[in-house]
Amino acid sequence: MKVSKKDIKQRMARFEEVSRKSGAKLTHQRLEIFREVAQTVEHPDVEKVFEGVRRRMPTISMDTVYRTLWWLKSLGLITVLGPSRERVRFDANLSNHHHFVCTRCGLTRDFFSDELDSLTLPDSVLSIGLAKKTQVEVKGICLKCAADGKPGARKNERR
Amino acid sequence: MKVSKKDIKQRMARFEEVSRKSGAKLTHQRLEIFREVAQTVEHPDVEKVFEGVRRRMPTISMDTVYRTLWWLKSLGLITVLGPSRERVRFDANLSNHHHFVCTRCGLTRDFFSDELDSLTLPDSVLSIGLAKKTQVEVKGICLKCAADGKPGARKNERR
DNA sequence: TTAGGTGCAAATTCTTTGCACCCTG
DNA sequence: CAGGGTGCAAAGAATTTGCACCTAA
Repeated sequence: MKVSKKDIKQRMARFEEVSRKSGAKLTHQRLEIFREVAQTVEHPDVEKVFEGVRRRMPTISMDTVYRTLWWLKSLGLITVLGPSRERVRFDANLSNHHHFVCTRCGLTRDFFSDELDSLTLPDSVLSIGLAKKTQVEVKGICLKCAADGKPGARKNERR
Repeated sequence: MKVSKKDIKQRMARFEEVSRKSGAKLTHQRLEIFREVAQTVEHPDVEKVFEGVRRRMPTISMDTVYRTLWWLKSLGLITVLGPSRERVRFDANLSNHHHFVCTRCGLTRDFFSDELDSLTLPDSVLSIGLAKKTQVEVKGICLKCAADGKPGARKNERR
């Protein structure tokens, strides 16, 4: 499965627009790094992006890839899978439950719902693999952060 | 919000049972490390577990905490939040979608479902925070891994 | 021209490992 | 008492940072 030519074009166009609006420079490196993520459904990690870009641009450096990916994220041009930049966390609650994650402070709380425990997945999942466990992840702002006020650099906040 | 005395007791009992059955030794360290995770709803990271245990057991070392947590996971006594031990992955698909993650090889694929896009969350979420985005995460075995055969040490497989 | 961006190398931070000693069973 | 488990220190990975040079606007 690949991203269609049309979608790639659309994503590249949005990239140019957003990135110009932000006042940043449109460098070759940034263009190629974004293209690398935009043209695949594989959800590459930093290393994969680096390898892919290096094929076209042999002098690219790892730190530029890191910097650029977080910059793309800060512009909302890409998202990050999983607890981005968070440490691994452990959970001794083995019963069915779902997670609320505060995107500001990283707080993670369980919540429960019989309804969410028994979701029906679309047939398209069958062509990917055999589902074992389904969990809902809610991202939002916890009450404490909401009370504390506006966004901004804060302990644990992810770029 | 805390874990009830009753639940903690239950978890500790299960810990003893499973861990004995596995043939491993029940050391003070293991007991205290498991207790640290079992007694909280905070989903602590390695550092937090270490700090907590160190209060009661000042000579505990970080590497024992690491080793023990992965050991607890391998026994199924605790679970790990997010893509455990995986690198951060990036995604240029900004439209609503959900994820299927293969627990064996780490493959991650998007899938789509209008129904899942508009889930109703239980009221209990209101007491945690303001939900911004809800995403379903399905864990399972991808077709390729299922065809390849049995579980076992394999590239990217998580302990 | 010039401020922001890049590459390099070094620094940090996080996690794992080798090994001698210790303690559970 | 034997063998697995622990702590220490050192190694390894992954990621970030300081700085001089480069380049898009």
